[in-house]
Amino acid sequence: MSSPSRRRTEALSRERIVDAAVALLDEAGEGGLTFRALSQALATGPGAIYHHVANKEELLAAATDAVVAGTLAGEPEGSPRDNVRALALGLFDAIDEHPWVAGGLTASSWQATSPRIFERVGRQVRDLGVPQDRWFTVTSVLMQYILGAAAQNAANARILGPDVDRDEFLGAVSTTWEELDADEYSFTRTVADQMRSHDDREQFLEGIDLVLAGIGTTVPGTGTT
Amino acid sequence: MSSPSRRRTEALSRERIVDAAVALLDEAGEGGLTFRALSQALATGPGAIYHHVANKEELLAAATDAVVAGTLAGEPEGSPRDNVRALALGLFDAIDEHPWVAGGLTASSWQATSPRIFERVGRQVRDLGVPQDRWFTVTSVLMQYILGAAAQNAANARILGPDVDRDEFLGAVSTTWEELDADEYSFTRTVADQMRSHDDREQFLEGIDLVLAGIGTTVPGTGTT
DNA sequence: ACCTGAACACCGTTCAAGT
DNA sequence: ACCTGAACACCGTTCAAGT
Repeated sequence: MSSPSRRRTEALSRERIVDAAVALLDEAGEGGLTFRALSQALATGPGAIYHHVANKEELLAAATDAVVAGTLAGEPEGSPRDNVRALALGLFDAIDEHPWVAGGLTASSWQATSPRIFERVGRQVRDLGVPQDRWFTVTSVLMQYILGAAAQNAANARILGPDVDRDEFLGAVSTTWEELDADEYSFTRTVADQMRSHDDREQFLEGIDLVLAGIGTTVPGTGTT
Repeated sequence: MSSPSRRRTEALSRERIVDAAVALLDEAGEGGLTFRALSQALATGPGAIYHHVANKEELLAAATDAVVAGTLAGEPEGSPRDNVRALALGLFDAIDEHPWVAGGLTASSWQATSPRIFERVGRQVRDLGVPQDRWFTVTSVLMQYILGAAAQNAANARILGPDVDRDEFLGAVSTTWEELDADEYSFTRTVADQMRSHDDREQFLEGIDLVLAGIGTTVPGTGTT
């Protein structure tokens, strides 16, 4: 606006590229992120992108980091338990909304994004009263459950797609389970109706509570209260 | 041997293709599975594979299933807790040895492989004395932790590669953590030395025990004994 | 029915050439 | 310094043609 020379297109920048990548990933999924599609969205050539980003892997990592960083904004204000739940649910919802983030996280684990999450979770573990020599392990386990469960949920969401009805899908899976071999899959058949009526978000929170309860048993005084 | 007509090459079959795919994936990683490389290993043309396998996704799912089915062979004979630990460790080791299995599992979740694992885990959950109306949730949570933690471990193994020294790598990550911003990463800095000396397998088992302890709190009588 | 392998429509990435 | 876009070396998948 102020300078007429950049009236038509903003100069290319890492930030603009990452934003466009996020938009593309949201629209078309992990397979939709292409240097050709991206350069078209940015009205430039495929080669131009390499001036701001080393390669596709780094671009996916940057897009993932942008989404995760957004969910971690703001200081937590509740009890450690409530903060863990809020943190976990924030990540769960972000990965549910942007399923490609799950793949981005496992692809770039020990990079920038994971320490960000680790720090947030770890502070709550510390405030939970976990003894210091168990901080690393407990934080790792909690983070593994959060990201693992969210990733598996995202995988299901990807199969579903945005146009398939969820109830219909769960019903179909449930029916498949009921028709499994009676001897080989006796347990799975028994819980087929529980799977039909379950809620992913609720189940995720129950999982968090279960892990927290497990932590509580090693920290007498921070139990299920 | 018996019939001279198949002296040179065994006829192509789904089983031979899947076996060759597993070998290729083990050698060259997820990116190494190529219809050209695969057809070369099988001394045939790329098009021939499509007579036995629908596409690459199905092939990866079949390869994943082959590996997982192998780890689930044999009936468990110990206490439910021991069986869960053995089951979890078997999957952890298999995914550690074949890191591409992690990707294959999230790609083909509600297909053949997941019910197989679910059933095995679920039977132990049942034998643990968990009330029936919680079977689905508890089994799902346990399975999510097992696969999630194993997948994240595999991601690290992939970064490491077979030629990088593990201690050196952990030392480097630990040093990076120690040099993080003191305010923003106070927790992470504190546990940097714990991360340097940790053992992945041991930490995984501690996670299993923690989840089991959490389950125990909801099943009085199946506690930490 | 099964296999062949060229061909199609894509990829990520590079690099001479331009501004 | 940044951008262009053709070119390279790949992909998964298809399909006429063979046996």
